[in-house]
Amino acid sequence: MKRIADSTVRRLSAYLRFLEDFESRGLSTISSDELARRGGTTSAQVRKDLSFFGSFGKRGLGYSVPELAGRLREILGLGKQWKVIIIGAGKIGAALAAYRGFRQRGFQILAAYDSSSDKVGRSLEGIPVRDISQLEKDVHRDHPDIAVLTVPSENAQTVVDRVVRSGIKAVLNFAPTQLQVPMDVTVKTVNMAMELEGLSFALTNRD
Amino acid sequence: MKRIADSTVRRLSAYLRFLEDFESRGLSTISSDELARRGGTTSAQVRKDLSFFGSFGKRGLGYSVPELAGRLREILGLGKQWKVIIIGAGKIGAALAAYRGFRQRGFQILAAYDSSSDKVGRSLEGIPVRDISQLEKDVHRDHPDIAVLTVPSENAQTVVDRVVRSGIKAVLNFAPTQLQVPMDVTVKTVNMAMELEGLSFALTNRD
DNA sequence: CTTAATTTGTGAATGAATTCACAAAGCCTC
DNA sequence: GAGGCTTTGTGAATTCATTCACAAATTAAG
Repeated sequence: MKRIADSTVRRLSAYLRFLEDFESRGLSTISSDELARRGGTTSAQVRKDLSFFGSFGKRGLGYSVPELAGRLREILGLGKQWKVIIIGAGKIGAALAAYRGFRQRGFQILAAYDSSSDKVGRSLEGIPVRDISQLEKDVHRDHPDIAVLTVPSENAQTVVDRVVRSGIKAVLNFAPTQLQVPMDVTVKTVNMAMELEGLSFALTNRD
Repeated sequence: MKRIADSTVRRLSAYLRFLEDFESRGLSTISSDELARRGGTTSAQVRKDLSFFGSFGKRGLGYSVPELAGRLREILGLGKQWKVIIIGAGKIGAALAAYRGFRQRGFQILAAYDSSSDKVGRSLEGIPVRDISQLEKDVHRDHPDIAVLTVPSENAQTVVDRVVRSGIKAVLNFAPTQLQVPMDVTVKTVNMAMELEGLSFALTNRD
């Protein structure tokens, strides 16, 4: 299959959200133009994005909301339950453990890991906090698909190395640092510092 | 000035982080090639990114670490102290209030806002939690530059409308929703659901 | 001072993503 | 079932971003 751009996948994700909204309001069809308006893009962009995966619409009518939603879930791999572990049980780790968006989309949080003895053994929103030393053993047993990293920057590379060695192929990184991983591992980084600096730049360089 | 791409600004932000690391280790010069290696890009990309703003290097030698760091801070607008308010004092709001990265980069958190009476009046890591009804009055008095939104999706558009009407021109949005704002307002959205779906897609569509 | 070795800065070339534009297909009304 | 109205799907055109490639500048060594 032709390589799909990251930006395309992000938009598909956004379209799915709008479709679910439409679905809950009982609407049965939607045009690329309406979808575009909601997503801040153009109708040609919507159609092009979808065309990479097939043709799901009816000319003159638009797309069936439930059908397109289903197709998008399939494309994005949301049919399956993905198993997630959180590494780092600090404030951000705790906020993520409580985040309902995970479960809603079929991401099941198995456990959180930390090295601090006053966190290990307790629970975070019903999720057990285990000692980081158990990581490899647990991964071997439970085969989580995704590791979420909420550890300090200075430990992030060391931790991701362990995660990769244990066989996990997808990482969501919250440390404001660039991680080096093998090609077959996918890392997405959420970098708040970078976003803030983007705002600072925008505020500074306005016309 | 020529419009600068978002991706360029993000890279500048990354370069600054590496430079600060180099600076703390006492190194005085760096080449575009070293900077590129650390940032997972190419030396031509580094030089092109910088060339939009001037020429800061010395041929045959490279860049002075402190000088380039200073220039980048200036370009990114990090000389100034930006005033920030957080709207939504839930788990994510609390985690952000505690996040040291804000202060380190000169982002000063003035206050948090919430509508729930059991949060209002208390404090979050030393930051006062005020009633959302005071928002407009406070903005009028304190002139915050940036609003960070950590409210539920269903309220996000209503809240951002109030924020925009009160005169704030920069918003960091944590709600997994697309916000509509006037052209002179900059919004950056951090969407964890979208990142997770990107990972799900990558895991599903591997070769 | 001359030659070899670096490394920047930048036009030109290439590659990637978005937008245009229009034929083809379906619905609706009379 | 003909004509008008919509809306998709997609090559072609365009715009935007990255990479190439090399002259110009600087250092270092003899």
